[in-house]
Amino acid sequence: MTARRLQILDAAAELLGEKGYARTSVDDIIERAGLSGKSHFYHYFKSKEELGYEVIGRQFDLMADRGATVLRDESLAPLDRLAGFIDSVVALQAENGGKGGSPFGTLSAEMADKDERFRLRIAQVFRGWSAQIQALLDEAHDQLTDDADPQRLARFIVATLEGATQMARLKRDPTVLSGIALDLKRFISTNQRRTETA
Amino acid sequence: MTARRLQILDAAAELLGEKGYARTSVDDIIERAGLSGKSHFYHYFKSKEELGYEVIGRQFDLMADRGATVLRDESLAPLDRLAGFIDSVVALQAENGGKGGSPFGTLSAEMADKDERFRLRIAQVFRGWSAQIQALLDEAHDQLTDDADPQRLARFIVATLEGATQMARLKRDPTVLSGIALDLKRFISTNQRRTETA
DNA sequence: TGCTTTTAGGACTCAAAAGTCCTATATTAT
DNA sequence: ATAATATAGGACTTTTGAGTCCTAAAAGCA
Repeated sequence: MTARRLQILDAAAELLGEKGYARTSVDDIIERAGLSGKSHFYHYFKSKEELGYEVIGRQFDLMADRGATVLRDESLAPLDRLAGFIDSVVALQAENGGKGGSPFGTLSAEMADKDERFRLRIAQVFRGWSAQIQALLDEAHDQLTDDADPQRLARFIVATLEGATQMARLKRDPTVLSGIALDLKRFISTNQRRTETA
Repeated sequence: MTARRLQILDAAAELLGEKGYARTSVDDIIERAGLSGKSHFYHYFKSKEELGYEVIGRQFDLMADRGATVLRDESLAPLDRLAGFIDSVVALQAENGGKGGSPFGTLSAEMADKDERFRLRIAQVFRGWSAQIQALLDEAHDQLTDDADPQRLARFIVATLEGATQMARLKRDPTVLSGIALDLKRFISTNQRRTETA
């Protein structure tokens, strides 16, 4: 029923990740999705903009799922989960070989200014990640130093990962990302109090 | 002689910062720059692409200057200069009220995939910043712990600032940036050895 | 003053890309 | 079987935006 719709959504997600929103034409999407005739596309989506909006939403769910899997793995201690999450971001980037990366980084920067609706949606994604990380840090509260503010720290982690992803794309060098991830984990550990460990 | 040219360049820098490259038309630039007639524009620039390339170059010089002023202020200790630099990035963002921000964040994400030439230019800008910070960290080498790798650290700082700037834009909330800047400075201080201070 | 070059402007061409119309083939239900 | 509906496709219209052509007014120079 909606198989074709999903096909279009997938094709669009790929293309938007590769080339960005503005430089991806509806015809490109149609070709990649393997359908011909533009009205066919417009049968499923009201407009290109509507499609973009949906792609972002889906990407959000995808990334959130991916994050949640690691961040809520009850078998690990909170801070180990966080380290695992950071590693998974590095791995994801490496998978895509830098090119494309998370279809998120590019999109967010490009579309946020285009439309208030887009901006809010993207901000919501960021908020979702920060919130998950923050919850985790709250959970690990007694293992953290007193001056470690979970909300601020969570934002810091998200911002650093985002910036690092973008930098890695730009340099076409995945080792950049892993280097930054290393320092990020080091930073987190400096917010741990020594006492509890021993 | 080139007054008009500069006028166009300035107008373009503004617009590209606000709306990005793809969504800024040559006509927009012409209007903002206060000239009429497209050929007039093409008298000064070979193409829109050429203009974009120049704007990036100029923005680089601008940011580099701004950075260099703080980062090479001999009257301050290296690590204090670094803190000052971070503060100046926060201040710059606050000035522009989030909107627009450095015309750099948006541009880099959008244009990097457009053209290899753009990508390299932008990567060069990032490299420039990292290099300046790295030089500073090298200078402060004896005040740093042994496991602090200047190059890696410099990249970390640049990536975090870039990610933070983007996040602040997205949330339209400058306090996000200052919070992250605070943690960033805290992080840097954890790479300082205690001994020298006393 | 007359000649050349720079600066300026309007009207146009051309290409790309968003979106519509109208027709055809499956699919399903009665 | 047939009417109704979902799926598919091609050809068209319209808009937008990059880039060109051709003319006019200043500004320097002889």
